[in-house]
Amino acid sequence: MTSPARKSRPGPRRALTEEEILEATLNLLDEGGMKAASIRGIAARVGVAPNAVYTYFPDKAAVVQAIVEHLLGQVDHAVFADRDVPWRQRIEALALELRERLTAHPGAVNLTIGGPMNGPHALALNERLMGILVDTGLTPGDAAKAAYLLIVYVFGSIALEVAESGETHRLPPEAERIAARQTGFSAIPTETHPLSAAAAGTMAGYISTEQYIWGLRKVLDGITAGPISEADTSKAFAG
Amino acid sequence: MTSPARKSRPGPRRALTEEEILEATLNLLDEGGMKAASIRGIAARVGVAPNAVYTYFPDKAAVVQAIVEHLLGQVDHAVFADRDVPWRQRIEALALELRERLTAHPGAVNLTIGGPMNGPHALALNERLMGILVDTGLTPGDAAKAAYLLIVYVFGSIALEVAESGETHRLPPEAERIAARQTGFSAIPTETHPLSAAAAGTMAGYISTEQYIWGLRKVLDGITAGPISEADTSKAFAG
DNA sequence: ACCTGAACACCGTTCAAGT
DNA sequence: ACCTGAACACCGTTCAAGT
Repeated sequence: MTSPARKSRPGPRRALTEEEILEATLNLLDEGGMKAASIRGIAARVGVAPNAVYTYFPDKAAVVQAIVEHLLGQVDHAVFADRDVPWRQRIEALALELRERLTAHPGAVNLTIGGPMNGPHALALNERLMGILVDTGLTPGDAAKAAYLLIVYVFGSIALEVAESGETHRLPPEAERIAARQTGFSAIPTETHPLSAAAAGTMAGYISTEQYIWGLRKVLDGITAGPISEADTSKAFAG
Repeated sequence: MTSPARKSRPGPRRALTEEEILEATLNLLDEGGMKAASIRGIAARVGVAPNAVYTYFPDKAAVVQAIVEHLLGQVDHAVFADRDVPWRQRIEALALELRERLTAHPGAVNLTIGGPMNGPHALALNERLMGILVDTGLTPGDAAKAAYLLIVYVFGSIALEVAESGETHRLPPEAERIAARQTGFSAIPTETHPLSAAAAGTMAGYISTEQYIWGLRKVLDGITAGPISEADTSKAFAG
């Protein structure tokens, strides 16, 4: 899929590929979470001795890092590459695509925001996002600031969304998850937390696609509300 | 500190308190990261057998959950409780206080966004934040949406900031961390990533307090840019 | 009720040895 | 160069036993 061609290597035939190991790890992650994605478990899944994995990756941290890159490499750039599409739509498409790819593997989400995102695919995404923003007339510097704000929003949203489901390794349908939150929030006592209790219904919907896009648009509104180099501190709500 | 009085319990004198265990865990976390904060390590630190910890917490997940709550309980509500202070300032104070408390324990940040934030202290913070927003005239429902957007921004920023430093358990001074990023980003090839390369300087500053507040203000701008229930999709940059 | 010693079923990683 | 068997130093957790 991502590998164009297997590089030929010296020595005896390789039993495995880095790809195969990553795919096995992802499967284990989806089935049993971080606990199941052990070096020993991975080795068993691909049919080698535990220490054979160290032929492909120096340590477990490297496997984790590679998983993150693998996942970021799966995002389909085509859905937001078209420069004729309005820029807000392009960014929304990017945000939705990223959310879809990452929530498909809940166990991997924490790994993504848990380490530095400086791999080639992460960089490519940053470049793409900046490209969309530069297309609107922003300088690279301003585009970088706006891009980071968007990245914080996207990854923060996804992380909180996945975290909310606890140790579930496959996310239930959105409606189910919202219903579960609704039930949980109904227990908030009105006496001590009147506002949270009053807004329990809204809070249950935090994890919905609708609110995800709503928040993204608010962030975009903020970005376009004034010059990037400044942020308004005087305004107040009309009400 | 947080415990007003030790509840008296039956049975032989307790050797420990939940508080003592959490403090020990936090110390281990600061010294050696998640790896060092093992049940066995904690037990050794407080001077009991490993399994004695299970008298206080049912399992390790409960210790982790308690750590998160412990940390959220440390935020000083006084710095943003004053209703005479302009609401934007109050939210900035809240955001800065939260960042200070969490970045003080980098190893715990991942735990915070890694699980559901539904403890009493988390709820209290949500209630406070909603209170500030309701003070501006928002309905509880709209305040909830705005509050979540802010929470996503704050925790997302902190998570990405801490993650960027990798396995460091005590964050170096901000200037040092930015300098390290600067060095790393200077390696971005202009040919393949022209925009990222051009904005390397800006990108290095992502983790600065200045950009943290800048982003927060942009989010606040977005919240005030129009009615909460909608988000502008028509606007485009002037340039 | 709280703590201990001992054990169980795991980890990640290393090392010497085989091909 | 790649893989294996065996071992090392760890984990979280449970259980029977002591006070």
